[in-house]
Amino acid sequence: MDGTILDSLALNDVQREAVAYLDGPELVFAGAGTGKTRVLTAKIAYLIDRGVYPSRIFAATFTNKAAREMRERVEKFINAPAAGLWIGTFHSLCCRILRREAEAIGYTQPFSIYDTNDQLTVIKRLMPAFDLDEKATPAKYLLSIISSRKSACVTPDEFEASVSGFRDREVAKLYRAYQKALRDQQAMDFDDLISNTVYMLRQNGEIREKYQEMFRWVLVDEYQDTNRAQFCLVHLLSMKHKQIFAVGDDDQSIYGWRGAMIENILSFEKEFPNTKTFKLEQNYRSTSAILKFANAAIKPNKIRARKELWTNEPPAAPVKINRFRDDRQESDYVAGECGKLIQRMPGTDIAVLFRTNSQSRVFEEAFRKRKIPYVLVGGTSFYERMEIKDCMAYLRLLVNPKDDVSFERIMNLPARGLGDKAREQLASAAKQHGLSLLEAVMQRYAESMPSRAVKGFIDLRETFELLYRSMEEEAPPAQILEDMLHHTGYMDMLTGKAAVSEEEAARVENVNELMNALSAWYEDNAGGTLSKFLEEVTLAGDVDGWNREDNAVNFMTLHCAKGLEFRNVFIVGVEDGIIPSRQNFDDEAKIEEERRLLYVGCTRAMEALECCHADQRFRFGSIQPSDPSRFIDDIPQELYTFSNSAAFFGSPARAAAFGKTAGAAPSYPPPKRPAGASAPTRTPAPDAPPKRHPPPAYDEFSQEYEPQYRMGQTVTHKTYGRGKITAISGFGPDTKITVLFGDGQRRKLMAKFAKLE
DNA sequence: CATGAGACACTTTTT
DNA sequence: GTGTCTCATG
Repeated sequence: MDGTILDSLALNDVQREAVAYLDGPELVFAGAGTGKTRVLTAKIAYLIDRGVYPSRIFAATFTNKAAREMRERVEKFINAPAAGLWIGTFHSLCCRILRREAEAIGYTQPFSIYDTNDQLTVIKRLMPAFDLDEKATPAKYLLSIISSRKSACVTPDEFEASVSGFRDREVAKLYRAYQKALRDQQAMDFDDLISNTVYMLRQNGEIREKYQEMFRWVLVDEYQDTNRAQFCLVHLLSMKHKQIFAVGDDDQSIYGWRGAMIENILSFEKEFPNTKTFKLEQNYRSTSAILKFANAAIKPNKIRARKELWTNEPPAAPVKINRFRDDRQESDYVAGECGKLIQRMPGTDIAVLFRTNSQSRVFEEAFRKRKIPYVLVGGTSFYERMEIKDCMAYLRLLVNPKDDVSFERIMNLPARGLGDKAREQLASAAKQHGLSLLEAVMQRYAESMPSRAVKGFIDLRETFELLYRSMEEEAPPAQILEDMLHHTGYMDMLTGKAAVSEEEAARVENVNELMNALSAWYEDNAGGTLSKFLEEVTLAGDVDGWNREDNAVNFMTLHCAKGLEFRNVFIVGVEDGIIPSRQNFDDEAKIEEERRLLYVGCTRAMEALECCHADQRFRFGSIQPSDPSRFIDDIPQELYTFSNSAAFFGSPARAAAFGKTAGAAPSYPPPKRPAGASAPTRTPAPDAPPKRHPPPAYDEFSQEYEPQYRMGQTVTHKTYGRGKITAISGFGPDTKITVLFGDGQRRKLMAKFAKLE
């Protein structure tokens, strides 16, 4: 009986042992590609099969995507819906607990969740009162201190007690004021979701008892990325049954900058007595050439548990390191290679990984030029667009009238004649009566003021009265949003302009899309509330909306790529100052994290891996010289082949500088280091497929939508006249071009509508 | 008070 | 090159 489900899970020996172990705390070191997710999901399935109620299992991940995938896989294993299973991100699970117990910690039911922007708004408002000047101490910097304290579960009092300098004490006071402001506004930021749960469990014995009893099993994914607060949480929750199961890989800890403590995984055995530890070291993902390269890349790190991945796979193609003259040539090369690759495999199997989002730009241009489809994962997401945030602010305010941040955002949107002065007057009236800004408006405290703004405040109040009525009648959320857009005149504001620019057209489209998303969500989530929708949207990461598109190459940051795999991977910009980032030069621990980041990138590759670097690149608005990453120095040369394109396509002057002519590239590593004789290989790829016709679907596409624009081109628009193209973004039907017209106006246009000549 | 132009600073990664 | 903030103008 016992063995049946274990047999059906297709596990190797170590995996199987790890899944079947049930006698207390358990830590599984699971290297990249060793079946970490499989073990975690198998464990859950096994527990359920053994009779543990799904509702008594608490399984925390770091992304919604991982949680969703895991749930699906569990359900497949047990062949039934895992109803009641507590699986989700730390943030969403804590949110769920806090929503249930809100009163216990003095929050009324629907609290708002503040994202980073909201946090900054709050801090900027508070700063003047503490004599903090944005120029001397940027709000961003203050927020980072506060956030790091919060993610370590250090209260304002504890923080103040621990610092000595005058400025630090001011920061501590600001931290306290910030927490009070959030509370007044019935809001929590991301850090609060975790830390407030911890504080609540610590302080309230009854609630603690309840959840400790309830969660017989606590499982944690990516344990190496947990911060102090998350550690405290799972420690508390598992204290009663002592059945905690953590999987992770210290070599993939890449979130130290937001509080993750690699020590958590390295000291797990100390924190949880009688821990049984397993190590998964057989890699099923990559060829042995890739794995050896990755192992060598991570080896110099000192802070790590000892392990070495191995594989039964043959070496296959060697890893390549490519040197280029500049970022243009780098992107051109990658685009060309991807062009060849997508003729024999779907674009989804290919990824271009970079350290910073800003690196994507050149690649977008290169791919567009060659008409190779791509998807950019991450970047500015739909919900970060201005018009969407405006709509969301209205909705948030309807759910939580104390949400002053949202109020300030929409107070004068569309223009109601309410400016800074009106806001200040309102704020003091609200303060006097102990009300939030919206509450003060609704109770007409703003209407007796001797001010021109009164009209605006009346308008605002009437708008919200109407919306509240819709709420009471339990109109579907999409309807409420539509009412809002109509009553406030927000939609008119978007469409009403005399000359509707294409940018504004896109905004209208986005707002409509939000409405669709809202009603679709409402259909999928019977009985869902507006507040729940807002929560899901706020807690969704940018990978979450990503669907692999059949024929598009994936662009993403190295951070985004964690947990994913691709047959072909290009890591670009492997240069000092990028990987490792210049900002981390001074700190060895941070350098190690950068090295892990490179390691994460390398271990995404299944069949082929290429790392690229360029001698110079366009950064910071100018061309800057760049050296290959120091991490490359650590990798023995026999583990890769080197190709130097800088010398082949470089200027004659540059070629002369290396004392070489085309065909005989300089030795590698390049001049700054002692020459190690290597035999550079050109990138010919004898195994490359014969060139076939270009991807057909895309050609049609481009003919229809993309009449070949290039930077600097002079174009003529029906109404705006002649102008020069200054920027191109997007792709295919989404192509947008920015044109500087004769009247000095810069306009962003959708290429498919613009009809330019 | 709204609007626009221009200065300004900032680019590391994100739940 | 880009988004944000400030200041002058209507």
